[in-house]
Amino acid sequence: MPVLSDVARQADVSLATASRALDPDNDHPVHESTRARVQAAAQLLSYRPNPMARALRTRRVPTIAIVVHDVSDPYFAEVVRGATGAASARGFLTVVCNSARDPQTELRYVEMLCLSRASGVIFAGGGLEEAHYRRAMNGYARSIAGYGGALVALAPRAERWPSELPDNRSGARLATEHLLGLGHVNIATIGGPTTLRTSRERELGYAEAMKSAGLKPHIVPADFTPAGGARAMAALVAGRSPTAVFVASDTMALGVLAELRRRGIRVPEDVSVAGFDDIPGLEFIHPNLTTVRVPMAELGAAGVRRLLGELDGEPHGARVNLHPVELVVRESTGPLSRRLPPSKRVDGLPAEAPVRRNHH
Amino acid sequence: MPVLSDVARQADVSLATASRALDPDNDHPVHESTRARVQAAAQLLSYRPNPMARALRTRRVPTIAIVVHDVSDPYFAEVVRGATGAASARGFLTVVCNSARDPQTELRYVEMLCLSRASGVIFAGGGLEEAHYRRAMNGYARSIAGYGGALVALAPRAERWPSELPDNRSGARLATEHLLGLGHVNIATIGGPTTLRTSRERELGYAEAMKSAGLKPHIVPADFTPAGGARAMAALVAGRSPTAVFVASDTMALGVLAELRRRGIRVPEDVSVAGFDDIPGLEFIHPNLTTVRVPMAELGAAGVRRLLGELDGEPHGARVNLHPVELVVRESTGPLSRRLPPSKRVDGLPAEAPVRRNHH
DNA sequence: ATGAGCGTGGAAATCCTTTTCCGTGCGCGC
DNA sequence: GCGCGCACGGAAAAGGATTTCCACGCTCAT
Repeated sequence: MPVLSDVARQADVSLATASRALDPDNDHPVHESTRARVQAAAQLLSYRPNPMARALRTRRVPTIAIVVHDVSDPYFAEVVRGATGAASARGFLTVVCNSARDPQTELRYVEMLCLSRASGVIFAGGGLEEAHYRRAMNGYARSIAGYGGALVALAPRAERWPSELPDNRSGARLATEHLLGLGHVNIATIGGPTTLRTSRERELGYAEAMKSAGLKPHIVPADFTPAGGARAMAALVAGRSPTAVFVASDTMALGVLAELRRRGIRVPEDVSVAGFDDIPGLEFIHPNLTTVRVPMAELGAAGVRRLLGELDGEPHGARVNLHPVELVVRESTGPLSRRLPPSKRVDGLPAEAPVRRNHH
Repeated sequence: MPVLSDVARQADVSLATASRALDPDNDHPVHESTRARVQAAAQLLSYRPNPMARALRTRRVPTIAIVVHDVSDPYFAEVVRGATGAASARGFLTVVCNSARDPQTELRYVEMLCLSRASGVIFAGGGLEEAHYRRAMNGYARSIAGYGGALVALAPRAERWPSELPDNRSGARLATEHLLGLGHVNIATIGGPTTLRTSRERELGYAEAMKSAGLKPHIVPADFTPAGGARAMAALVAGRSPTAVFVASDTMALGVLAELRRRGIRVPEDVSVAGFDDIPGLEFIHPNLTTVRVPMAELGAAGVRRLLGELDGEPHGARVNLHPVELVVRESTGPLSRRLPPSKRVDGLPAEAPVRRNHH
């Protein structure tokens, strides 16, 4: 593989000149004819600069990292897809770090990233709430800023970092209002882990909508997994069974739907279910889930654009960009129907004609 | 941040000695007391070697790449999860490259990896069949081997690389035999893209089982996406509708199930469906899919272990390790039942009692 | 007693690019 | 005509670890 000195020799210039001629945003003047000669030489030898040598000098490697809670979660998978696409289009490689929601693991990753001088780190998931974690993370953040790297958050965090966030609160309000509009009054929400700000924002949107309608919110926390969603739904059914549920993530909604089917409770005839995120593949499950579309891939792409912007001198600091979300109504939500409570319902009995009590 | 020379000064030795004392597999002798002194100094200063400087010298960076067709596909997401876990446990970062099944994109990624001297590349998906792609890829492979990197394949390819593969053929045979055992004779398969060797292996297993039972195979190709599966199923129903379908991937099976439901064809009463892979979340869809479990995460982990093995002197060359797969029977397959053909069936009519014609 | 051999550790080269610092030659103003 | 500044290009340092070569001192064999 040719190195810069080969190019310099071929073009009959010094290393310095060769380097300058090849670097478009070097401000040192180089005569046009010389530049052309060098470029021709580079072309001829099909020279490609060695990223490691360059990294050693510029103090950072052209890779950006994205840390997620779980790559297997379709939400994060989509974000990663968006981010890798945008990064590779700009000549950056993307390393993905799977924290498995464990503070230790996440910290270990960030340390490795710090050490290897990644250009930036994108946090796709929310921050964990733990004193040690918070302190250590702040240290790494300073250290990354120290060598000219940048950080971006794609989910709300305590740390004031540049952020590209989905409009969780509006989305939750939208979904809840949709349920209210269908005549439901007994609406519960299955939220995410209480330690995550994302959960809190979505709960807040739900609570706002309920309050506006003069209704009492009913929040049951879960953990953003299908199994967690199923458990929460089971608890809900065991108690004062709601006629509609706003589930704070589609991943959980999958479990909710499965649990309801297991119990012979029909969706949407007996209970309406609305999700959040619009993960891919929803059109292939039954019933097609009504949900709030979050532009996941776009969020990932926006994250790398923002990161690259911060990197070369457009530092907008802690500014947060809110990405709009959108309600997409499918089959899992329907008008409130007067019916027997599920526990007393005779299996297979068709639901009575729905009664419309539109609140809008 | 402390550098090696700080440690050397602290321990009062030269750089060379410091480096040697800190590197456990350096064969140059260092007196035990000196080594202890250096290690103490490193500890004291909490010294961490700079990966970039090290990479410049050793000609490769401690990151391994994994190229997948689509991170959002649960199959690949799982493989990535397994690989990142194993890699980070050994101090390696993992970059993921999303080829989107495009030869150009994949080639561009591999070139970047080559240039940045990644320690190794794991190909999670099969190779594309295209003259230019094949030729270019071979060039990169040689170049990677040239600087001491390694390659590993996690899906069958034309290139003879070290491989960790799922036992596709046995799996397909298992699934088909399960269907035969339930009394089905009119069994079709929905395969993957014909250009992928994975598809061909799974088709082969299916065809073998059919042949052993004296039956004629019926193969319809699709593209490993839910939409593709749905289209293929639609075509199947339009033709000589089978009573059982072996779908060569769970991702496609999702689409198949959706299409059958759309048409009011019940699973498994009217048609049995078996998938392949056992992607996570199957227990939350209805009906729970009978499938062949591929140890996806383990495959990813085995890939990095193999890669690391090849890297430091356990080169087993092109040896292929086959990972066993396992049939997991759930709800989507059932015994053949005499029934009206779906098109003439009256909706809601319960199926007749199943007739057992076990072939085993 | 001397040279071979071994255990130990240091100096310096190497990996390759970027960037600082300096020098040359030319044009222009006074 | 002299000096000043500017445009251009080169030499060399820097970045931080690894590794090659060499040297030193000691033991053991001849």
